[in-house]
This record gives sequence, structure tokens and C-alpha cells, in this order.
Amino acid sequence: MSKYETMLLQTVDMRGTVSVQELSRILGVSDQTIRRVSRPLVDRGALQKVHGALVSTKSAADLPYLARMNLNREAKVAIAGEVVKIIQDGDSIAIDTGSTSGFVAQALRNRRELTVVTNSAYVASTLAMIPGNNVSMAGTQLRDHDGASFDRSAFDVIERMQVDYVLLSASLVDARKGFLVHEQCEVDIASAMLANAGQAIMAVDHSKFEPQMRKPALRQPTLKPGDYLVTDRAPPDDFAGLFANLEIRFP
Amino acid sequence: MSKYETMLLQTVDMRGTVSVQELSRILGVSDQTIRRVSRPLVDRGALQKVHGALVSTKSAADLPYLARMNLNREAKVAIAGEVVKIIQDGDSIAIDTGSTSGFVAQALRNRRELTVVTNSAYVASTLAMIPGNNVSMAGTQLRDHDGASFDRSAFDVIERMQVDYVLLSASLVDARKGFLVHEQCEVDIASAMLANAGQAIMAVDHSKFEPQMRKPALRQPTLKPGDYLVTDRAPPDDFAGLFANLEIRFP
DNA sequence: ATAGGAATGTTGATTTTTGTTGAATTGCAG
DNA sequence: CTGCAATTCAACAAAAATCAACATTCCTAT
Repeated sequence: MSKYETMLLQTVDMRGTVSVQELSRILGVSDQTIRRVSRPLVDRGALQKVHGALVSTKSAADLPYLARMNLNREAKVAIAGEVVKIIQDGDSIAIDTGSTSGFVAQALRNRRELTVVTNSAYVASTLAMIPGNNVSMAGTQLRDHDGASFDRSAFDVIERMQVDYVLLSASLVDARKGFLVHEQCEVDIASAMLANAGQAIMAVDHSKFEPQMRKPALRQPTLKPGDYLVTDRAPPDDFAGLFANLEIRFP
Repeated sequence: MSKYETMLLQTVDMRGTVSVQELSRILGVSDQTIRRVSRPLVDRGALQKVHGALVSTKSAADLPYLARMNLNREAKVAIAGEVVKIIQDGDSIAIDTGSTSGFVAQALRNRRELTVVTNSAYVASTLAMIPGNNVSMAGTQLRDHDGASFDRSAFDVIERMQVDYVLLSASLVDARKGFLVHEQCEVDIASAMLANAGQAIMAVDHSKFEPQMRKPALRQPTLKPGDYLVTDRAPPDDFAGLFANLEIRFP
């Protein structure tokens, strides 16, 4: 551990981005030394290097959520458009967390007099701004990567509301196992929402039909006959069995 | 990843729409560079491009709220900058609702490991996305024009948290009556936050020193000696008495 | 004191980024 | 639809940053 590492890390993390030149001025060494000292840090992932400057990996951290929002963006926008066709002005809907839900919330800004319950702060704040909507945020403490809550109080809120629709998502769709997610708490919220909703709308983009790097293992609650499956392309034939009783929608 | 990306994103997200020329002035580079730097960002969907300007993809979602956010925008941005100087990485802070709070939340994205409690869904979702933050949303049912909550449960959450700072705002500052707002529920939330906070930070832009069309009549709780008053200009002399014990900050 | 080793500064070739120019495109008013 | 002004784009020249190799300095163990 070089003697400058601590100070360098500290400076960069504090300011977010700082140029190599400025760093050399601050630490009182040549720019070449800054490059040399920072190289192991960059390799180790403690810092990011760009031409002319070093940027804190922490500061670039606005990206994880945005990055996910931008994965398969077109697909998600298309799906959101289909979902919105199902929802009418004045309807009530429960919305789970997930990047697709974010897009649906965006699209739902064109609907009026909605009653919404969600455990995603992003969805809540997006829809609460629309005059005439009645939005309830379920839960208190927010998970940091997506701003969603899985508190006990979230269940209390969800269980109090009787809604027309529930929007659900999944991380992977498996022809035999069904709709899968990574965390049990997500399943629990989905179950609670489903129990108090008329019809479910399962929204998954086509990438969810293909194997994932990080394999989810937890099964979302089973959908009722007549529930919607909204996706951006016709699903492969292997899934025909799984989707037998569902109403499938795609653009 | 270019060295300007962070600053560019931040500027655009903060202001909603900003012209290429202004951006080049702000970052101190040519307009051509702005176009070059922004291209990958718009490809990635992090920004939207229109003729002559860049617009934040987020801003589209927050449009109604943003309309209010754009009143006295420079003043509020300046105030947010000052407030952020007070807050350190790792601090805990309670944040009330209001457009200035929205800007402070944006600016606080540069701080790490914050513990935040707020009754504004916008503030909550802005800060919850930052990895390492611990954000609690106080309240359930959201008021439609600003997405804030004044539920009983909001008080429960606020009263449970002991924080270093509380950020408060006001609709009008009267030399004799003090800091005024329109609704009793806002005072109640402010009182609850204040009771559990170390130092208060009252943030008001200069327009709040002048008479308003809609006159607020409810007085915010009294500040303690040593609490901060952050504003964008030196306040008129008539207010010297009111601010006697406060630490006044402005750019 | 001094030789060995590590860290730092310097130099010059190479690569990347930036500003400028002029032509092509776009948006808008008449 | 036409013309004007503003914006954008492509290409080239200039500037800045990077890298590798070598020279210098600093520290320490003998």
C-alpha cells in the first residue's frame, strides 16, 4: 500500500472526479506518479480512470439503477405501452418494484384518477405528482439499489388496499419452474399484492426468457386464469404450457 | 467514460433542459465537445437530445413537479450548494417537503453513507438510489401536488429517528411573525423533525422575504440558537432581529 | 560512508482529446 | 414554399495526456 493511496482515494471519493494534474498539485508529486499510484487502485476497482482524470467508483454510482433502466430500454417502453392499454382512468393498481415497473409508471402519467399502491419510491413519486391520483407508498426503509421497501409496514399497507390490477415482474421465466425472482421478500410482496387484486399483469421482456448469468430460484405466486402476460415479442413455443390460461399481450 | 460525463449529467438532470451553448459555457469547453461527450449518453438513454439542447430523461417524469421546481431555480440551486457544504459524508438528516428540498436532495447525491428520513417521495427516491445511503420514507398516503405524506405513520417514523440535521423550509418569512407556511400539517411534521434533530437548517430563497400573493399564516417551530439559515442573498436589515441567534450562510 | 533497491522525476514518442473551419442540415417566420 | 438563422456534422490541426525508458533522488542495511 503506497503512502499516497489513502490520500488519493480520499480526495477522489470526496470530489467525485478530479483531474490527474490537480491531484499531482494537491499531493505535491508529478503527474506520472499519480498515474503510477492510481494504476493498482484502478485494477483493484477502487477507482475508475478516464482520460485526464480519476473518478470515484462511488460517485459513478448513480449509474446502477439508471444502467438497469437502460437495459432493453425499447422492450420495456413497448411493454409499458401495452400495459397502459389495459388500465383505464379511475382504476386502482398495485405496482411492484423493478425497472419495467418504472417504465409503466412513466406511461401511466397519461391516465387520470388512479389509485396506486406500491413499495417502490420511484414509482410512488412519479405517479404522486399527477393531480387527481391517490398514491400510497408501502413501507418505510428503502433498499438502496432500487429504492423499494419490504418492511412489515409495507404488507400492512398493501393488505389494506383492494385493487383492480396488480403489476408484477420476474427476473427469469423458466418453462417448467415458472416466474422466478432472486429474493424471497419480493415474492412475499407479490403474494400480498396478488391476494388483494382483481387481475394480475405479469410484465416481462423477451430477455427474461433466456438463461441469466445470476440465476434466480424463487417462484412468484401462481397466476389465475385470465391474468395478463405482457411482453414485447411472442414467447418461444416451450412456454405454451406455462402460459396456457393467461391472456397474452404484445405489440 | 469521459471526464465530463458526471458533471454534464448532473447539470442536465438538475435543470431539466439546458442548451448546448450554455453547457459549453458551464463546463468551459466548446459546443462541439458537448455534442461529442453527450452522444454516448443519449445512445445509452441517460439523456435525450433535441435541437439545440439536452433534456434529462428523468425530467420528463417529474414535469408537473418540475414546473414549481423551476421557479427561482438559480436561487434554489445556490442554496442547495450551500446546504451541502454543511452536511458531511455519513451524517444523518431529516428533510421536509418543498421545492428547495428537492434541489438539496439532488445536490446530496454527491454525499455518501447518508441516513435520511423524509416525508417526500421525491426526496426519498432521489437519495435511495445512491448505494450506501440508508433512506426511510415517512408516511403512506401521498399528497398529490408534491408527493409528500402527513400521515400518522409519518410521525411514528420521524419520532423514531435521531438525526444530526433537519432541513426545513418556509413559504414566507415575516420580520415579526417568523417563518410561515400554509398548512398546519407541515408545521406538525417540521416540529416532529426538529424535536429529534441536532441542528436545524432553514433554507429560504430571497423571494420568501417579500410579500406573497397567497398569505401563509402558520408559524414554523422556533429555531434554536446556532441553527443555520441558508439563503441566496444577504437578507434585508429588518430581519436582523429575527435572525439574531442564527448562523447565516449564503454564497 | 556507500552500495542496493525502491520510489520519483524527466524526456520524447505515441495516443487521445479538443477546437476550428466550412459545408450540410434543421427549425421557423413570412 | 422559400430564405434566414441557428444548429449540427465531418475533417483536420493543435493541444493535452499517456506511456515507457532512463536518470535522479531517497532511504536503509551493511
